[in-house]
Amino acid sequence: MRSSRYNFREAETRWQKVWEDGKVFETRTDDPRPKYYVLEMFPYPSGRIHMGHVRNYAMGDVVARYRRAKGHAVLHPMGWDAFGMPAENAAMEKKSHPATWTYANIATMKGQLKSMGLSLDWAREFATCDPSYYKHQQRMFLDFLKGGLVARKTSKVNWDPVDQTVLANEQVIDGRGWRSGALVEQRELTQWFLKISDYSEDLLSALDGLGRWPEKVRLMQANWIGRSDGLMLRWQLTAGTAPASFDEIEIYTTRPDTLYGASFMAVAADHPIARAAGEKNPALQAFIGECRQMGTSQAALETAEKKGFDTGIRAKHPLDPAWEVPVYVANFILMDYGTGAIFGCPAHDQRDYDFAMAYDLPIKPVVRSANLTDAEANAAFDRENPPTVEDGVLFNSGFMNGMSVAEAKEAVAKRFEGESLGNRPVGQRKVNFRLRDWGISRQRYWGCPIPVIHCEACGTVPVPNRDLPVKLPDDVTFDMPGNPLDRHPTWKHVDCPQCGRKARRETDTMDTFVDSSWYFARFTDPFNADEPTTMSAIAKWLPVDQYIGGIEHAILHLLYSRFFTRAMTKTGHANLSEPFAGLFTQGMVVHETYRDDSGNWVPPADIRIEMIDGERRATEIASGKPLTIGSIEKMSKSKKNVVDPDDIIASYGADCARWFMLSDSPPERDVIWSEEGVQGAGRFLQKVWRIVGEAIDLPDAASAADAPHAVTKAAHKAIIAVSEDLERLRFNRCIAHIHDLSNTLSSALGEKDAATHGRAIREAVCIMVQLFAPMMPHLAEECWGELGGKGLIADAAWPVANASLVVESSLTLPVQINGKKRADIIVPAEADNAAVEAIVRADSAIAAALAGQDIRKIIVVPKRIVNIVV
RNA sequence: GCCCCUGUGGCGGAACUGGUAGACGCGACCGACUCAAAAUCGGUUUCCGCAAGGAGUGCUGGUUCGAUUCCGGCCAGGGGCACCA
Repeated sequence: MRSSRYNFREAETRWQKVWEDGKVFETRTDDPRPKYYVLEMFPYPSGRIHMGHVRNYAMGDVVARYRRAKGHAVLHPMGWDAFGMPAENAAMEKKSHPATWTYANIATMKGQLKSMGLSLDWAREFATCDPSYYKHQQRMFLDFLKGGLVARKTSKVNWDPVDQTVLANEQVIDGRGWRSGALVEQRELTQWFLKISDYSEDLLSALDGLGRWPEKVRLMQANWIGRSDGLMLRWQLTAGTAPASFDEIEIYTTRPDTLYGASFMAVAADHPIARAAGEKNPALQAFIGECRQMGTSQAALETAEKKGFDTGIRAKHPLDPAWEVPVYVANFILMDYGTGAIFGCPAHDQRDYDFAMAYDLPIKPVVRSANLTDAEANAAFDRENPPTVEDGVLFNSGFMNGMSVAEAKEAVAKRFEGESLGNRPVGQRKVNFRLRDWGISRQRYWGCPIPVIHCEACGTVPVPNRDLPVKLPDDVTFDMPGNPLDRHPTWKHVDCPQCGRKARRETDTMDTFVDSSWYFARFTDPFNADEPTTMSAIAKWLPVDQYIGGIEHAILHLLYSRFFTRAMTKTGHANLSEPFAGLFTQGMVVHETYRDDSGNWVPPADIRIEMIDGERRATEIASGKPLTIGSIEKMSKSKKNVVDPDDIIASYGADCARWFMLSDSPPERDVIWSEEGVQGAGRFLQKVWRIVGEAIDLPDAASAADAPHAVTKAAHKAIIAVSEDLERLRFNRCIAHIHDLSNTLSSALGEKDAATHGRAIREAVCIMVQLFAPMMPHLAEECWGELGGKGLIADAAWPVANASLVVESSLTLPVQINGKKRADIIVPAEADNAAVEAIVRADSAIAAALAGQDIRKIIVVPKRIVNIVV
């Protein structure tokens, strides 16, 4: 007996069991159909899934189910990005072992994902903290080491002097450690690096080939890699001003054309000359110390007030040895970029300007706007308010006077290339990249151990393959700060694999970005216990056809994965360079915030919204107290504006949650989760259920008329529209089209002659069910069965539109007069421009609107619009 | 600070490559059904105006027969900035 209301609770678990028992979504590698690899960024097992996951996985599932219906062999796997700091924080706070905590979270979250009814191949599941996964990662690290892709060098970390531990940037708050509150220091450590910078040019130029990536992501990556064409330039130092053994400073500049505007030189606090000068100058030493107390993040460096210290060293201008500029140590110069030294031209660079104003240095303009004379430009120059000149003409610049910026750059480069100092030219052109090598060392427990042994005699020795994986020890404590691996009583003490003497394991673990840089490749054959990848599986499934995840990964994760794929190819673990052919970055899930009168945040589950005098008012259910409705923000625990997917699925069902997630906002933008919205989605579910119920009761009568019934036309138009929008992941538009079709169908069912067109209506209803099946798969299976569909709708082919059913014989064209719409005309579909113009001239309504004005021109845009210019 | 993105009714948004601004949904209001409520169904809903008509896509200037769409300047909000994932 059919219930008048759809019982999602019963139906959803029933269909999930049918899919699971039938192994419907397990992928066979020998499937001969064309492949399609859909992947959503795998989650960090933080405890419970959040609405952002629901959105991400709902989108991926729609793509996967649509491609399956279109006849592809679909690979749609899921796993866990399971190493990372939160597990260690939990270990410290809750006294549970990171592994216990992580695997418990995975179990919970897997259950939650299963309740969403996703078409995932769970047989391929793995967690990156499984030794059976990180074993292969260690193997590849060693192959990279052998292949020259790994370097060991020093870099700076945030050091908490109280907790005696390295802090992540997010653990540094206003320059202080988040737990201890101590002022953070920069400290140099010798660390492992992957040589991503060897691939700078390739990673940059290959962006052009990523046609199915968002333009903005490609732009962000291009800026990140940051190619610049500049000049290395050696400046002689004035004898007696510099520490012994320093007679020059080499700087890097992209604006050698502004050399005549130089007023100072600045070097990084870590520049060798700064260190040397600091040794004899306590005040400078103190300033260098101050620079080191800044945190290591770029944002911290650049937002800090620009400060410098005059070292007393003087450099001779390369174009005029009589001209000397002071050398400063400055807190905004990075040792990692270029040579760690610059010359400052305050008139044409904002940072240099700020610096010059702070230290009262000369500001001389050398590029002027092309429509001024030299004299005018000099007269108009105002030190307090210098003009910004994007591209102009050189002046006050000796031999470069009158040249364009580009000409001057060329001329000055040529000149210095030709001049020698010692055995080297004074200047050399140099392409520089902002991209730095990828430091992967982390002084933490919960990560993949770096499989290297340090031996006093042999140096750094790779762990032999037969000894992999280097497993994390289980017996560790988190009761004190620092790296538990380092203070473990036995773990790090091993014999050197080469000479057999006592040696020490590397106690650093890998950055978790390493784990996520190849998981997509492992998914192609996670069953291979001996090798990280199986080449035939890589060849079959990669690249990922559609990758979906958050925009916050636009740079690091995606760039590292692109590099890692190249590195794997170089070391024989893959055979391609670009892992993701199509990328889609989805927006966040946001929600209103609520606070009580003492300013405490109140979760949405505890409140009630009412309309009072046309205004939305919130009250706390338990206390009845009124609340302030705050701004809409990213769901976060701190503001308590989170809704739990479990609650939503329990009260509305997975289909309803999925449908609402996809319905309103375009997928790349933020979506506002609202109770009203999800209720609306629930009403639509029930409406569909009623439509199907009415349709199956209709007699199976074919339409008498020759012309196809209006519902058939509407259904076939919907097939075209929905398919097109699914291809482009415009789910919100798909849903609008399905709403349209459902409106047409419910009106058709309400009409008196519905019974005489029973077959046409049934067929159209069937099409509607197929169209929403990727989004609401459980409801679709239920309706499909009732409508007499064969087998599972999950296995059914996508409906094919009959193009002849959707052609129109005439069209309505709007007619504008001077760009304002004044009338509509109906023209035959095949009418040419001349015919349309004739109809316009003959139309009485248009003649009236013209009111006797002369027609100067008629613009006819075929099938679009007519504009009359008067 | 630097890089990137976004801005359209009461709200989420639609508008294919410059061609009818507001599809579709939410909310609200009116009506039908009901003893009543829920559910459902029908209608109205950008603003000003009784209407004719006019204005209108963050602000401002420009290009065009025509601009939400292209260009310049500004304002606001968001993402990233290399040890959060």
